[in-house]
Amino acid sequence: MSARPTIYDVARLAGVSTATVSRALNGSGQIAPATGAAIDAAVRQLKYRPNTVARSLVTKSTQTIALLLPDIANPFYAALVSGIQERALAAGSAMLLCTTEGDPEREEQYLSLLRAKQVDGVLVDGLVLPPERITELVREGLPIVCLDRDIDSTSVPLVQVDNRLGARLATEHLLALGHTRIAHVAGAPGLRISDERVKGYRDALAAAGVERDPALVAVGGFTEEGGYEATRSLLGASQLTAVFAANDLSALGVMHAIAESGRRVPDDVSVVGFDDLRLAGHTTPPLTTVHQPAFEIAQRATQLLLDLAGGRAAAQRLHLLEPQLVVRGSTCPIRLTKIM
Amino acid sequence: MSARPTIYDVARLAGVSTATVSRALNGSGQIAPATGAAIDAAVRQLKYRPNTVARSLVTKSTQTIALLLPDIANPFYAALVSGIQERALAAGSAMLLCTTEGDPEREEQYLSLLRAKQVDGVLVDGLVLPPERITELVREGLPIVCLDRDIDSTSVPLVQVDNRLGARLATEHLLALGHTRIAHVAGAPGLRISDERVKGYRDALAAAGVERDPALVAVGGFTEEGGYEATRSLLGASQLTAVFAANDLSALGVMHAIAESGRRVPDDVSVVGFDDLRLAGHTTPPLTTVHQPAFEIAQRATQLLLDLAGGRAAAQRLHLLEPQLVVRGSTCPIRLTKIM
DNA sequence: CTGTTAGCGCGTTCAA
DNA sequence: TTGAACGCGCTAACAG
Repeated sequence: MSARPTIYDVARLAGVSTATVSRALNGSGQIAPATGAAIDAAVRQLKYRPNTVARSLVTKSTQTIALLLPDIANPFYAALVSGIQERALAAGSAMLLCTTEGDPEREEQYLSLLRAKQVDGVLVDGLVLPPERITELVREGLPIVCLDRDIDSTSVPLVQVDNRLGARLATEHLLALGHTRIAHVAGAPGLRISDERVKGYRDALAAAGVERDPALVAVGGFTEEGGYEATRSLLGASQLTAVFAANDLSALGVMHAIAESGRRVPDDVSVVGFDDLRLAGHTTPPLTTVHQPAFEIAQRATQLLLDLAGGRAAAQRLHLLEPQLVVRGSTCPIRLTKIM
Repeated sequence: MSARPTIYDVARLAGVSTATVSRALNGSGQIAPATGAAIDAAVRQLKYRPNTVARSLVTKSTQTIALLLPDIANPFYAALVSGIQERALAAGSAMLLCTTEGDPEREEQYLSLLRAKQVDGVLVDGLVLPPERITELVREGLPIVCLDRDIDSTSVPLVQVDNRLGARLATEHLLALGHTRIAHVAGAPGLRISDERVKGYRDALAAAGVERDPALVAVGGFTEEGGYEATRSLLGASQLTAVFAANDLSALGVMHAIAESGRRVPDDVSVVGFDDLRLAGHTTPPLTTVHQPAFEIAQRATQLLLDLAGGRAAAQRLHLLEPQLVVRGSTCPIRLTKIM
């Protein structure tokens, strides 16, 4: 077994000291062209790659960040990854993925592991740990940036879409189509992004002078199953002609429940989602929804984290990005709708 | 700024040497109960956490593995993560996620980064780099395990579902329902898992004595879009009453195309998918599909990798897990089908 | 059962 | 422009 070459091997082959090799490799200090070439040749001949572990031990930077979230099988969370990787890779960093299943113990376990691993920072989404705990970690010097679902901590930068505006756009779209019996399948009460979307929904109704009916709101928990159940109860109790679901996943459940009840989307009931997951364009019918700029959110958050890790403080704490309505086939004018 | 405590601080506070602290922390060697308690107290008081970077430098193990694949937004890939994390975390390891977008340069870039980072091993799925390149890396001492989509390298253990059997189960299900005009929306020609599924489809037809019709097979590329396009061409050219799609994603496209043509699923056309993604249970109608034990595949592959990294060679190269048919609402007997 | 002594592979002074 | 020496924080012999 040939052990991997070290900087010492390169130095000896090039006839210089390890300090010179180190400087040449990192571009620090001036190197004579001739020695530079010799080092280059030695590196190539030996196929030398610096050991980043040893480097980290002295530089105090591991060139590694972490993404901590409940579940990567949730398509929205997954959509964040490519933006993160793009930015991280550009900075020479890799990303540790830590999924917690929403279990606070797993969160603690990972956070502890991440600290031991000396990660440069961590991106968090959908944390369940109390905000004070996070603040504590920040005080201890761990750079943290929150994206998408926020937490109640002013010590952590936050990057997310303008949820309230997005919900308003969705609802206004339905109103513009002539709907007034518009139901909302909400996320999870108490969750900030969920409450913001409810507010946006109400904003739009109020602005249009449409009376708000509590019987038109049910909780879907952001899941297919929840959206399905919520809609079943809604269909029985109210005369709805449209549904605004808090996210695309629950919109799937909504559409399923509607179809099962013998109604058709959008002929009998229009449906709008939120997120604009990739699959939203491939449901039957394709889903009208509110686009979240997931890639940009992820990029921005990653850049913020990298800056923080580099000692550059964030200029502002809150970064709100713009949502955008995407009209597809799951909504249509009320005139075409049969009132049931 | 209080620097994080080191093993030296703990040793001094506990009145022992760093070697003793190290032994106590790692459970190596015998420690007197009294000293153990003193060390424990010191650790707690200082909130000491070993620096794994320094540890790695000497142990040659980073307690880190990597998952290298094209795109985590693909739900099937995402489904692999939890099984990996479960096993890795149990072994005290974290997982680096490396997404390549199917770009060979990105694959090389990541592989190089991973080597520099001294990861203990890497799990690969959907690689596009030539098998020889992988074999080379293995020879250089990098533990690699392949899961799901395989590569042509006998030097790499492989864990996947029995694709041929799965496809056969799907097709047999349709045959049992009385269908004979069964189309297949294939994956990507040349891709092993895709070809295996085509074989399974043919196996079933042959066993049932149903003549094979080339006009009933089209390429869907494993995507929603591809499944949609393939089905549109299929609907024009053949008298099909059922479609077996190579995966659930393309099955979404299949269902969309069918609905768009004015036909109904399953009344006019039955549809079967492959993978059993979470969303398969929430389409309209819910999708009959072939379940892949993704969690087990991931677990098995991770265990194999960890073993390999620990110097324990894999007993066998190929690990085929059993698929299982899951019948939902997208298939029904031909007697209920209107021949069009 | 415990302490002393060496490194692991690198970046970084400080002189030269 | 270069080299010698040191240390990052830890584990691993080897004595005792």
